Amino acid sequence: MHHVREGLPNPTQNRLLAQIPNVEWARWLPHVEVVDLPLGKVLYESGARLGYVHFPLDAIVSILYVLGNGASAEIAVVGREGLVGIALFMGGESTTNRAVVQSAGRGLRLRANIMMEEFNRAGPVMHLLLRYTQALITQMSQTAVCNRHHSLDQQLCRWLLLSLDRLDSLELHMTQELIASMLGVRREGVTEAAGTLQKAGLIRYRRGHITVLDRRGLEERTCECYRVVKQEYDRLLPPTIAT
Amino acid sequence: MHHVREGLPNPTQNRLLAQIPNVEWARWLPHVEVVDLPLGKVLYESGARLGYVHFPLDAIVSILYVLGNGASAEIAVVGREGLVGIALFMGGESTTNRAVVQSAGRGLRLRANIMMEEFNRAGPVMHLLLRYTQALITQMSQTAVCNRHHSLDQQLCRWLLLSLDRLDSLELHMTQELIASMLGVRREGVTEAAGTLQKAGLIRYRRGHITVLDRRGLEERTCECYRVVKQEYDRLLPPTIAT
DNA sequence: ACCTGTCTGTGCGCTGACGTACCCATTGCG
DNA sequence: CGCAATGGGTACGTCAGCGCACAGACAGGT
Repeated sequence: MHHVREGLPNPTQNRLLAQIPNVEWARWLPHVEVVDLPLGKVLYESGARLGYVHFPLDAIVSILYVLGNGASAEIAVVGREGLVGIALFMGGESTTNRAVVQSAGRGLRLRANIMMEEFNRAGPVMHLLLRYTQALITQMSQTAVCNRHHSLDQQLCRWLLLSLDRLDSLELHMTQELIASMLGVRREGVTEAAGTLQKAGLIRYRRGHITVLDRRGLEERTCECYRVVKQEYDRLLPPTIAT
Repeated sequence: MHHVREGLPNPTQNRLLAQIPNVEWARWLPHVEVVDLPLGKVLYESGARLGYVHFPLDAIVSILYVLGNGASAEIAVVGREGLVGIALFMGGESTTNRAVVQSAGRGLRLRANIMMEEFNRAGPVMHLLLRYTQALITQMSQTAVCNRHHSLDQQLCRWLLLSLDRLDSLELHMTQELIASMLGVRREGVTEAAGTLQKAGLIRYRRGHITVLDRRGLEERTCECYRVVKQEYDRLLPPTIAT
């Protein structure tokens, strides 16, 4: 039950790993494991010491905060552009949030101590990770603002786009219930918003499957938050491949 | 007009600086300036390259995000427990947000290149700064959640407490207008919420001056967000003095 | 002492999202 | 094949916060 798969870990599927110099990568390779990340799997729990960092390949992970009364809200999304578990090298060893797989797929994982060792070399890898953290911070701030000022419709668009960017297909499987808990809103609210989008011909909905029909349309309908965050990711972590 | 004051910079007023080893501090000293931070002063602008980092002594600085339509929201507060300008060493050199002085006072500032030099030594100072960043991240996430789920009343309490923690007095001078723009709500909303608190005997209000009468009462009325963040700050940056 | 500009209090009507309750459709399993 | 279980649609009333508009109230300068 380790969800560990055989096969050659392919770092280029993850935008961060793709930028790690070969020397470093060679050092990691013996310690890297490919793992299955099924829907709902918790990568770390609030307050728990982190054992691994995960680099999603085609999975998407939600960073959620769960309140005392059970209500929750997503504060960031991590997919193939990033890594789950920054608290490790930031020095806290734990966070007040929780990481849950939101779209099943695979990822690479690395033991905490190996990651720390690498980080503490204070070389290019460290700077890459810090730049990524900076991008993540931008995403979190933007989420805060978006929660305050934008309508559910716009936030749903933004959320769909965030997911889309981290997948290869135009189809997500996602129940409205799940989306609602990510966005921290009622399920009925999502039903309504999704209904609107469907009527507008932007998406098609079928019991747990959303197909995006008009990506451009979603981009027009969403708030500036999506664009701002995306630009910042591109600025901080240029999608070009380094060696 | 440099707002530079003479006098010996006293690092122990700032919780971060207080933890910096003497050797490092000696290295900085020639470059440290004491500056006045008047209400409304912008320490950095969205997208601008950072020239300095600031360590507030008794001033409070708001990290704000301003939307295209002019609406804004505070995503974090920095006072004597921290530093303004983390984007510098995180590698971005700029951020999508803005730092504005929310409560006048003084601070120490350090040129960007000196800060970078120190950070790149990858010693205890770097780790301290990263731990601080981690605490700041917690604050930002919590803000996101709070914006989603909690009432204006609760948020106002939280905001007052955050300010209180960063001051020595029980009196803030702050117009409701200003508070509203920080919280990203209407001014009238603040009037109402503040009125409630005043009727409950928790604060007293007088044209730009708020006096907190019952701190305990505020703590009882606010949401868990305040406590969570405070605990995380204490965990990551223990208030004890290092040498 | 005035007067002007800055703060604060109040009163609308409006709307987006909430809580609750209930029903229908689909799907997968036995 | 049929029956749960799960996912999605609809329909209330309620309420917090918005936008707008205006009135009083308190400075602080000249």
